[in-house]
Amino acid sequence: MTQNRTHTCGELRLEHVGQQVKIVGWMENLRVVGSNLGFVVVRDFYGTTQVVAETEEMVAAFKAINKESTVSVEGVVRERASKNPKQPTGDIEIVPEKVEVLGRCRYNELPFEINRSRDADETQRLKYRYLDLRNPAVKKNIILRCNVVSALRQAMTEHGFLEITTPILTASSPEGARDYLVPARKHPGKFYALPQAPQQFKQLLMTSGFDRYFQIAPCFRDEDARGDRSPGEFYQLDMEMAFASQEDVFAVLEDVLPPIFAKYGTYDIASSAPFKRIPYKEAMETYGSDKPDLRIDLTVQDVTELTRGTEFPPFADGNTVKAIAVSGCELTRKQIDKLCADVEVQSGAKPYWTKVENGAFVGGVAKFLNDRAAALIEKLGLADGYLVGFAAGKHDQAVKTAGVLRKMLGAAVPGHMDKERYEFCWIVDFPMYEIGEESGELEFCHNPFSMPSGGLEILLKAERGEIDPLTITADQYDLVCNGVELSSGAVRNHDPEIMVKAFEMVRLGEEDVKAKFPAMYNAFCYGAPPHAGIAPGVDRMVMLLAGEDSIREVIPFPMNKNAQDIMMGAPSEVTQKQLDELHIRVTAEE
RNA sequence: GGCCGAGUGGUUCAGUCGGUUAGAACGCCGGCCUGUCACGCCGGAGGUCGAGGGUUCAAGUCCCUUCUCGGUCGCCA
Repeated sequence: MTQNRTHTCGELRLEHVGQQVKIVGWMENLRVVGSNLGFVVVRDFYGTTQVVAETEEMVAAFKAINKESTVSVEGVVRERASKNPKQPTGDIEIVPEKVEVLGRCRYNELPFEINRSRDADETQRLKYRYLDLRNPAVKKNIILRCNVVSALRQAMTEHGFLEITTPILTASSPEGARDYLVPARKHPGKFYALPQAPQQFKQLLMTSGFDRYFQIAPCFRDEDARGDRSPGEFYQLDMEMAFASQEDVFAVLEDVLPPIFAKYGTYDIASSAPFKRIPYKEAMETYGSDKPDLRIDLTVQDVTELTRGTEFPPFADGNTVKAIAVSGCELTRKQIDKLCADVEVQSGAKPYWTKVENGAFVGGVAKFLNDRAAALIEKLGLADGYLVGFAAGKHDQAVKTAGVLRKMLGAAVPGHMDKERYEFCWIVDFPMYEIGEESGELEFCHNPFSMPSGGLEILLKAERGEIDPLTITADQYDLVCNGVELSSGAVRNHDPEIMVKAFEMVRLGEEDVKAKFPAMYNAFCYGAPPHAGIAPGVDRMVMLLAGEDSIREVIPFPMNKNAQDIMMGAPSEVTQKQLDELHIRVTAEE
């Protein structure tokens, strides 16, 4: 077959007029305007080109081809009699001499129309993802992803990082998310696990003397999906630096990310270095979230003292009450109720509100508050036209509700959110320990790899009872952009002595450290460099850059919410022979 | 696992208080059309209303059960 093209469907212009050309692509559309006039749109990766059929035979020939068949068209480029300024190739068309079907589309009806696939049912889209991806509007996110990954690689390499791949088949790790397990044929009853992250490997690389490591790393976690969290697998820009501090890690990402966000993002403004640093505790109190959207200018204030003694049960003693003051609010009663209902869905608790008119509260919970209007107005800096949102309940719930309320109000009330930008911040000083909800005892708050701020000394102080272990923070940090948690990272605990001590705080010991992280613990006993790292989520970054709300829009072949690949039929049953070889017996009931 | 929403021709949706033959747009098929570009005009085919049960003279519509999908919470060191 002679399908070598001379040009792509996106490149022909007036300058090519008169040339003999050959294009190949998918027959996107046929517009028949008369018995011997018709217009064919041929689409390839690069664009579309119009082919004009001017004879009865040619019109009939195209009518016989189902749309979305692949074709080759040979002919001469001509200036159009009526140009289309909306299309890059709208000045020209091809007068075909030879048309060949390269791959016949056997169906004259498709599961959805290619150019409107984004409106189709998502299950249909995922089942026919190869058709969905023909839609340029869908394809563009995958191209964006490719460009972003390429730019990240280049930037990391320029910063002296080596890309090193780490094993996909590894050992199950005792902490964190559920592992995906792979049965080991040669070792009956034993399993590999797919890595939740290359965490231990990258720390071992540091111990081996690689100074700066990175990897676009596939990570596997068997946890439930979310709009911004793909089930099963995802990618991280995983990085680690030896002899490095928190500031060294910050400096690299503050240098690498903003130019890429500004260049490839929906918005062309990104925070410049240094990003704002917000202690965890302050973030929770001021924004009601450890991933605040800094594009919103609203803040949360504590009004527990001022609302004490009201008749309103949610403001009762023992509860915390948070308030958010929003100027210039013209939302209707109905809109406010809708917003409050949305907040309740996301936060699990109902928010309350009132408005300020003529120096007094009107509407919502106004009647419970007007006996202390003056104090609240002063504290919150209120004036006429303000809406005040309240979140009340046990401290953590009130904080969380306030955080969701802040986000919703910022988006809903004009003038409080400068949307067209990427606003980064670091959340720092995470607590090292917390009281476990189930155990009621001290537990690691995040991960046990992090270095406690103050090192061995602070742990010894806590052990001697001189300080509350709950006040110990870790050299751990999150990178947040526009309310999306992009990444967690930390200065690692590279000292076996401090590691054991950190574990002793939660009633574990050296044996536990050895048992849980044998390679890392042993390696650190041979002289490890202080090191720090981070791992921003690639899928989430691309999602932010593409301006998408669903992570599935930036993944070439996404799974559905239930971790199924509808197109491939995964997961699937396997043959008894396979199971026998793996020494596996399935006990699941039908 | 909890809560919320959705499921109606190939696709996206409408369907009132339960009441006649379940509508529309796009797509598909046929016809007309010599400059279309979301082409236009005329005609046509295409539906177990997710499944099962119930209430009723009568169910797409009301009730119960169940399945599927999405959102959200739990979960995600």
